[in-house]
Amino acid sequence: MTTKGEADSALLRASGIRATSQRIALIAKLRAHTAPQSAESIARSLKRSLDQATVYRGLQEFEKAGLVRRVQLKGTSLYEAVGAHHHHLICRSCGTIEDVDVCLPKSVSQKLLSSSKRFASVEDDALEFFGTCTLCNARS
Amino acid sequence: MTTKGEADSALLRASGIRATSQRIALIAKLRAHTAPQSAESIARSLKRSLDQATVYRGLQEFEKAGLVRRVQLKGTSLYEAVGAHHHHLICRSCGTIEDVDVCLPKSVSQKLLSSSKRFASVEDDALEFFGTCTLCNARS
DNA sequence: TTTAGTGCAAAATCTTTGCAGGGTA
DNA sequence: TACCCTGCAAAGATTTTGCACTAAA
Repeated sequence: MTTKGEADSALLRASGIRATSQRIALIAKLRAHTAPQSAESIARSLKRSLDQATVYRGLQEFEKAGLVRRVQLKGTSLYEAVGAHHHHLICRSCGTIEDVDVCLPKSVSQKLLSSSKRFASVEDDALEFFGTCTLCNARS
Repeated sequence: MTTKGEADSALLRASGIRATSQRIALIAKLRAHTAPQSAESIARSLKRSLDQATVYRGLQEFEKAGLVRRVQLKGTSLYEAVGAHHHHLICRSCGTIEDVDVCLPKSVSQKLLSSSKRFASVEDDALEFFGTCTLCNARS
């Protein structure tokens, strides 16, 4: 996995973040899964190499640098590597999260800005859908 | 404010919740503001009459009953009385939240369901927009 | 060498829970 | 009266911070 590690390390440096072994492990972990992960599960799975505080500090750095996006669901923060802009579909019963790539029509945010008196610009949007997954649907 | 208190109390009873003075104060507080409020600020402003645990328990009850909606932003949960379905526009700089009433086109959630293999139904959606308010824009 | 990142431990938040007493239906 | 709700206090969970030390640039 040397090549992969080097790619991650280059990514970090390109964002002005020092490529320490801890941060490389962290960004690798984030990029290895498409689903958002909790700080706690990341810290747990990397416990050998990373302190909990290091995980939180790293996630904050990454978020500021735009490498990682923070999603708030189920009472905690979940983090995911930033790739293509996408949204989430969450099962209300079991919490499963699926990435979805539907996009908001541009007309929506344009309409939004013209109807707001107090905002100068709209830069981003977060959209989550809540529903029931097929497994939970079958169980009930 | 007797009439108002009675309206709130009727609302609670209609939802199968006992109309105690604490819960009436709580729902009144929620309905008095359109912007989402934190449990902490509610507890603080009602400190004379409500314990913190009571606030949290009440908010959970209300949420279960569909009277209140929980929004997760800025690391904590915010609560707002359920009125017309709407979304939020949040200033990245100062955190101001404005309600917006743009709606997702139906086509979006339809497209969503047909593209997902693992979900049986989609019942709700939460949409937040992030941008910069005019005040913060002027300051920078 | 200089500056930023790390681990450890403690603290600060935010939220939930157990229990005994009090109010509502 | 029976049951639910409340306050108080303590526990849990999540996230942040201080500080001395280590490693990257």
